[in-house]
Amino acid sequence: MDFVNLLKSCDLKVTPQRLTLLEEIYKYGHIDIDRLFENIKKSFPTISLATLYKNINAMVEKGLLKEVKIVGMKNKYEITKKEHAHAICSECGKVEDVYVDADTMKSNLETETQYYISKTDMNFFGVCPDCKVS
Amino acid sequence: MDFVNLLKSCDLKVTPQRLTLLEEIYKYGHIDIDRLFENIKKSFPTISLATLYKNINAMVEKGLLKEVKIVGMKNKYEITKKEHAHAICSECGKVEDVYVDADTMKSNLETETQYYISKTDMNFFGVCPDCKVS
DNA sequence: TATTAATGGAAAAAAATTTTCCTTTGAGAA
DNA sequence: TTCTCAAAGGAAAATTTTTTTCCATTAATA
Repeated sequence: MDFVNLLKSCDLKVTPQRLTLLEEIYKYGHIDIDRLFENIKKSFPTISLATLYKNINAMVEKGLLKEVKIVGMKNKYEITKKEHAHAICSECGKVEDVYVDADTMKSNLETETQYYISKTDMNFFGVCPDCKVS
Repeated sequence: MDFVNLLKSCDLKVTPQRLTLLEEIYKYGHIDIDRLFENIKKSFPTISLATLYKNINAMVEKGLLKEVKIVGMKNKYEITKKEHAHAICSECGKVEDVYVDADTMKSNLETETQYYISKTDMNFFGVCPDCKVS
């Protein structure tokens, strides 16, 4: 992943802290502020939570990151990619990207409600294959 | 709506504050803590935010209320009812309940991912009929 | 390499939520 | 109906979360 150019394309300066932040988010897929802070401190012991918040907010504003809100969890962040849904395991807490076809549902809804729908946000809660067996 | 028995069935004492809280949530459909606080203060000028939080948390725990998380908004609360999705107007901020058929999507997902899906959470963002015209 | 605007970091401030502690009240028992 | 007591309300304080401020540092470019 070319985070350097990702930042540049968003008019955000490329700093080591920001690169590490993006690498961590990328590595975890979805991560919350606290874990992000713990992990980045390994590389930058003096980084402050304020810096994290400032960076995350800037990146969310630029559309580089997305806030993922899941009932029962602290907000997580992910790198913006193709629209997708989330599968969340109620047992182990895992959050995974899943790709579903929402087009039919979307157009049905548009017909029924007269809304114009531009974006969806879908979470599926359940039990993942790993937790099902054990 | 019989909020008295709703509270009783959840082993929560029936108090005037709680009844007003439920009436307000019911009236608005979806409401956040701040507006709830403002509105309840009209009937109970001395009520404190702490009481609201305590009650809401208790009711969420009992399953009587549900937390509604929407990107870009403060958490809202709704009275638990049949599973449904939300249509959110990006122009006026309105949040509406909509009923979609998620069964096909759910079972496709189960087949593909081997998850067992028990619950879905779907938000559709767009422009409502009122905002489309103006 | 020099210049400048943006960033990082420490601390403080603000906002959001929870806890504590004591008084009051609702609900069942007598 | 009155009594009893656990639960709820309210004020204040404490915690937690997030944002702002201010200044030193650094990235980008000229």
